Amino acid sequence: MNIFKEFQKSIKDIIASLIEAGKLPPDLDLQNVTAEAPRDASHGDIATNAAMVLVKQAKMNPRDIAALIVLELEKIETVETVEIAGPGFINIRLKADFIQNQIGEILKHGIDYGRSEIGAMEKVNVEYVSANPTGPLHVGHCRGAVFGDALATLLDYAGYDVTKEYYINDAGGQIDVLARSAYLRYLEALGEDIGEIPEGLYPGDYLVPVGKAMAEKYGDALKEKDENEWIDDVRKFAANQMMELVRDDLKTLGIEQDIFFSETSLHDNGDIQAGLDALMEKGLIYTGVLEPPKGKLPDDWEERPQTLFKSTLFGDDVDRALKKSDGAWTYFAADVAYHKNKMDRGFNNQIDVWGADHGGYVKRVQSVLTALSDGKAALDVRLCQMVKLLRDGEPVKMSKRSGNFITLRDIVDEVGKDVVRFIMLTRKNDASLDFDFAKVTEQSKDNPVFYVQYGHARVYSVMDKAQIAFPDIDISDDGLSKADLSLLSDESELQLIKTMINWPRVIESAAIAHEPHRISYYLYDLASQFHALWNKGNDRLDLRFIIDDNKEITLSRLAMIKAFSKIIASGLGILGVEPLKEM
RNA sequence: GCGCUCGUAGCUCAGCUGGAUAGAGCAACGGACUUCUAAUCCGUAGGUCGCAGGUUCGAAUCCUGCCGAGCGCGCCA
Repeated sequence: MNIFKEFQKSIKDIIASLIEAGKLPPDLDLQNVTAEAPRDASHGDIATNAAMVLVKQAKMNPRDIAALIVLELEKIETVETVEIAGPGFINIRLKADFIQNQIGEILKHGIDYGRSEIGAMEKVNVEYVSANPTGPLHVGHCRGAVFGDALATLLDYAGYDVTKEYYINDAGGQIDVLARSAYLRYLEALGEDIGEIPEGLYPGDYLVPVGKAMAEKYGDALKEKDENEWIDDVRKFAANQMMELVRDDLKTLGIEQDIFFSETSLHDNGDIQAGLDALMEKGLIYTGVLEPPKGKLPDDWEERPQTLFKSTLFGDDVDRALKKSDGAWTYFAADVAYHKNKMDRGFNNQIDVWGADHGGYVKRVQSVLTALSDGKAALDVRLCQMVKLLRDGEPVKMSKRSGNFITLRDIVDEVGKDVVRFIMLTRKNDASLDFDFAKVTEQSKDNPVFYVQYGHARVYSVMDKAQIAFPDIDISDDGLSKADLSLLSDESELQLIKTMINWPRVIESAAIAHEPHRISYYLYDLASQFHALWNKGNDRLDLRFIIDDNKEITLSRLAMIKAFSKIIASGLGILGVEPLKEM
């Protein structure tokens, strides 16, 4: 239950009834009326800007409008006090018992407490990773993988019907390179001395087993043949092997996508031509010559007529080519078909997660979707910035030439899935991120992963101790929800509960903004409040969770921290991090 | 030259899509704690939100122009 949303609705209802009663003028636009938790706790629990938003429309003084609304708000059962403050804010303070009783709500719903229905089961497609199947995943893919996966889970939690998808670029020239590289390893597996891997081919060791597998499958059947005789088979074979590798890599991060969509299939079944036709029908295709790019001119520039899409009509800088000058399809043409395909599958809501170096590509793909759907379908592209790998503050050196770059698996093996996932989500996607192997595994307050997980584990350790102090108590969710919650009266306890009540709102805003990092920040904040409360118990014995001679108050506090653990667990669940019961 | 992303405390970053006196964590400074509920705690200081205009009751947030950083810029993928 999102109490802010409920109050927002109540406030709008109140305004509507005031209009009906003739106290406010008709036809007011209530769009911008909000109800949110004020930054400053002294401003109460919920604040609304209603009066200020209406000033201009109603042509009234904000405090007069506020006074009318306050009179009605005061009638609400759960409201303790209402006051007008500052330039016209209305600050609402809730009754303590209402806040305390939310603990019961949380325990009742458990890790589903924050679930929302704002998504209204609308279909959303989240496409992420989509790395070329030419080798194992490396650091660069890692962030997008975690981001996309967490975003998908978040949207699911917020009530969307989510499909997680991977686009396999198995059609381009890089697959030919892969095939040739694999063929070399095949010869090697047959006992030939292949020497140094030539420039321009993939040198990585990961192709050795592919060569062996080919040798097993084909024997020496491909050995004496010309490239054009084996390349189709080898391409397919090697790409499949690489996708297996990719899937395994993703599994180490706990990622399993629903659909793996092959670019080749678009070529094979005519979807690309269909995409072109669809754009043509809208009159958006023409044959023309593009202006040379400003600034540095490519050496081999010459004018060539191409099949172009009028993406400039949708805000792109230049029109984009769908066919190369030799008539072959561009990569973009496949992307037109792919996004059209997603649209045809009912996804008017599409999200692509890309590396920041693809930023220049965003507008043209969005243009396609806007054009084909007449604006009904939208594509949000989330660009993930670089991850800088560090070890004790020093950049980790990577040599790409040897093919021995740092892989996703290397990182997961060293620090573990949970750490990778959490840390990757401690920054906005469009800010670059430092990943320091030394810091992320540190067991201290400075390390957010540890701090949040420790909060969760701490609850379980308290539960164990409580069971020893009071062997007859029922510490199940159900049992604890029967505790006398009115005993949770200390200001810092109420503050913790208020932060917990914010959870549903955090979910919704993070989901709408497509920003899973907000979850990490919230969890850190919540955990630090919990730890602070715990620490208070050092000085003030009466604030400890377990009070040996007071079973009632112990039960109420156990209920509170159990509820806390539920929210941590559900938040970590969205991030894909294990909520540990002991550390 | 153009486009995209960004610019917030000494450092690393949040800032709930326009709200109130801009917040955390490191680092700095000042205290507390010596085994208690292991993996510290409390407090202080630190800011022209890159700069200059504009819109608004109200701007870190929106619009314009500069400055600076990263990425990209006809057929690669």
